[in-house]
Amino acid sequence: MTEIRYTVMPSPLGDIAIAVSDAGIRRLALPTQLALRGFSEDWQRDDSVAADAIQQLQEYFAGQRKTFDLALDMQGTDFQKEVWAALQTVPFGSICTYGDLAKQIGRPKAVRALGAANGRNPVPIIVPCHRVIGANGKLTGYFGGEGIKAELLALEGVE
Amino acid sequence: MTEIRYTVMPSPLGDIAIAVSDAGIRRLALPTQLALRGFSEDWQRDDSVAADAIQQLQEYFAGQRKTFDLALDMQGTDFQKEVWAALQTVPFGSICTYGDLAKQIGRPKAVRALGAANGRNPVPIIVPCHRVIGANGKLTGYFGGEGIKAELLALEGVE
DNA sequence: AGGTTGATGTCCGAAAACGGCTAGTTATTA
DNA sequence: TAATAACTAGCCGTTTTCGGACATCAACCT
Repeated sequence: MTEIRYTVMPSPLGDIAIAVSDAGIRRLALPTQLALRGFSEDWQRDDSVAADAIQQLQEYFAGQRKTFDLALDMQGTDFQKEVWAALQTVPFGSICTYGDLAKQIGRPKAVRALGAANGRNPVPIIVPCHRVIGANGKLTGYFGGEGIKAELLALEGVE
Repeated sequence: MTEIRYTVMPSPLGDIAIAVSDAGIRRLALPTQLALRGFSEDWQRDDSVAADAIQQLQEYFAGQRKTFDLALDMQGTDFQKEVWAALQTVPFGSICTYGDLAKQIGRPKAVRALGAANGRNPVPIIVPCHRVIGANGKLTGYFGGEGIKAELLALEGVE
């Protein structure tokens, strides 16, 4: 078990917290989640950490970056990892539906399960769960609040 | 999480395995349990380890030692730790019932729970769960087999 | 004597509930 | 009439809940 450290960075959306292990980014918390799950409980703050992630996120918010190149260390079940991997194939500025992704991982009927896995994405923004919307065109939810989901999509030029 | 290493020693009962962490003895497996739980899965063999425990056990089996003086690192719930601590107050050569111990830890009615906790003792012999028997005088069980429980008690001079 | 019952902490398996869904059917509107 | 909204019933991985089974024993009944 490696030590987990985290730091906090400002952003247009508010303060964002980033937690890392030896292997990579373990979790990223949006403003609305800051006080939740783990942060400042077992984990300790260390602002010397995740400098590359902060850099890339700043570029992303400035509109100067479309893809991330960072080591991730996401924890989850096999199914969740599969879903999160599929998420990373959705490119900047484009969107897809939960059903599309379900087909992509070869389980066209596991749509709701996929939605649940999506909602547990431990590293939002970098793993772009905000690019998945309902088949009817509605956003349908985001743990950071739908407002933030909309802001992210607007930033990427999606209407 | 500290690395776990284990070694194996011969005894009159058969081969005994001892696993240790930085903090002390984590687990001791009797012959019947050797292949079980954890041994040789995540843990790795290292025969340079637990020399003091081996020494003391040899003296015990030779009838030359009545108490152990070793660092233990037993993992369990609060209740279990309480039970295991109580176990260590039962001296060599004497026995008590499950009910006696339940009273001793201040929960006279948690007799079955105590039995279950007893059965999960990760360091038998050194923590003398074999000295606890049923109120009716029967041995009532031992994870290493009742035969071994009987042998241990015989070694300690209990009839 | 022999059988039944209740109290207790933990584990384990089974079953049920719960989602960031969807496609299909019916009701409601202009 | 045609677009929209409001229900419905399947779908499936995960989480939560629940019910036994245990290294027991005293008290109470037959």
